[in-house]
Amino acid sequence: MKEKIVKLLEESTARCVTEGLFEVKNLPFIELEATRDAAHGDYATNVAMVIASQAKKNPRVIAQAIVGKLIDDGLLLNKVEIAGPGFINFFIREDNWRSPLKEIDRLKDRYGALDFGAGKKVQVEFVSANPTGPLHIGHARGAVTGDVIANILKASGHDVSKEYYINDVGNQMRTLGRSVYLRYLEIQGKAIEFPPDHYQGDYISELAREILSKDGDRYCGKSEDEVLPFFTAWGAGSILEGIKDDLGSFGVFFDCYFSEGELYKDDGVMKLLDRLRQQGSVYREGDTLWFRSTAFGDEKDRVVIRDTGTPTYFAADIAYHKNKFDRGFDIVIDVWGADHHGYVPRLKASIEALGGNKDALKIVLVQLVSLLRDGKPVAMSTRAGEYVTLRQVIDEVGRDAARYNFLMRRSDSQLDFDLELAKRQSNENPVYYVQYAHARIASITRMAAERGMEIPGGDEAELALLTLPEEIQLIKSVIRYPEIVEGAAKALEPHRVTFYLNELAGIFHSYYNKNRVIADDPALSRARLFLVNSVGHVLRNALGILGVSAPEKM
RNA sequence: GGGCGGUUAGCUCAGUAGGAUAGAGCGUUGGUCUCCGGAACCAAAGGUCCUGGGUUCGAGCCCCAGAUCGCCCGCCA
Repeated sequence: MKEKIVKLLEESTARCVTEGLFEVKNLPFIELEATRDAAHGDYATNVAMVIASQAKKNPRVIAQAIVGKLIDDGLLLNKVEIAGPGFINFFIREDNWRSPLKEIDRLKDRYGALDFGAGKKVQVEFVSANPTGPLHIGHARGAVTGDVIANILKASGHDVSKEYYINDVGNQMRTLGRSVYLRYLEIQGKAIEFPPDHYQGDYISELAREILSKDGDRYCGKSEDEVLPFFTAWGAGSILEGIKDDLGSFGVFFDCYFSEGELYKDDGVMKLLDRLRQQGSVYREGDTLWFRSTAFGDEKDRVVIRDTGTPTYFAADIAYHKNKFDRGFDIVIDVWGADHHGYVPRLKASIEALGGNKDALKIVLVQLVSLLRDGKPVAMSTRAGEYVTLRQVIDEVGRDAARYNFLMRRSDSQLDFDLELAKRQSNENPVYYVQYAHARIASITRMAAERGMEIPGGDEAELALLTLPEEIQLIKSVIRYPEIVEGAAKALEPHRVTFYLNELAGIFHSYYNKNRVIADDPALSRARLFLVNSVGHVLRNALGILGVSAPEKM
């Protein structure tokens, strides 16, 4: 609908220019927005005012010219008005709203699937928590955000791969292995001193017990250097399996788990740094190697090889992102905790230094979550091993409510997650509001079937019978869905889908309360069944993108 | 000290490329139940869009200065 009017406007303005009614250097992007106030029609454009400043003419005169050259051979419009300082308001002929409904019925679960991303390979990397402990609630928001961004991009035609980066190299891994090893000794009654900077959680002791019951005391009496690699590898592997299980319960699945260790094979990282050094982007100072990120807009240069000879995390990350682009991704999206924002310039700098396009890397920052219970903060301390795990959240509030709650804010705004509120099945909890709308529609369909009424196909339903203002409003809302998907995909903003769902469910509930779908008039009932069934499709498709179930009954 | 993000109704937050009279949910108050599912609906009250300048036909949105809150500023990851 929107595109059709934009097209009319483009043709009309072009005609005005050719006929010399006004002059513009280059035609502006035509902005057409759905009006808030019905008195202003269905859509409005400010294009006349935008042109006016260029053409140095009165905007209303410009508007007059554009309207005069409009050719609406498709009988789309009922009325066109010029209003206020120079808005052009479009009133759509009512029957034009109804036919797009048939599209929903025809496409069903594919309605809202777009193709503007066709041919583009996209990678979304998210979670990527170190395998040193179970996922906690902070990871949960990133997990949902990344997952839903991937779904949205898929829905808009992109070829999407979801990836989890495993930091299995470095100090933290060694600390993990040592933590397990010390607990292993401790269980056997050996005197140990457990350092405060080691992992304190109970799961460490559990891992140690598993090893003991599996392998007995065979690791005792050997040097740390000898046994630590085993404890590290076994611990990390075991924890990663747990992470995968938890993510699975949360409805999050990855296409690829990428190990940091991969990057070091065949001296990969060193070779890459040599290459950068040859082109002058990396330089040596004493025993330290620096990346010249200031040459690409960063505040200061960054160390890539310490004076101890070991590479930094950043060194591996340069190689990792090069690897991503080498794998043929056109767009690479990283979902990060907002506390990493300072890291963005240096990473983009590294892409530029390697001759890549820094805009092909998009960073989505996810703000931290404060966990509440009945409005009171829940104490969380990673060091003490005291935190609410993702597993506990799923078990307590359920997957649907948890996911939906994380999607109710834009990802870069802080979020309070209240455990009691999230599991409360009341009107304070919007998940159920939307799911209830879907269950209601399913219920209507069941009732209709009991009375021997089938949902009509698009050609059978007499859509012209849908004349009530609230019916037109419902239709307008439901056919807007593809625009929502498109906007969410371009902005990488999952919350737009959530807000849309709340609005659509609201309009439906209101309609339902005021009017009977299964009425006395069979033809009208069929038309309304068709409408309501379309709403059901859209609710289901949108909930599907969020990874939230659409129940038939509640 | 520097940087990033925020500040919109009592609370939690939207506000789509700078558009017309700034929205939603919750909460509050008052209504709707002979009827397809009341986890619903209807209505009302509620605003210095942090402050002060600027840009223009027009600013919650853009620019400058300030206030305030959070985060970051490691050869940790």
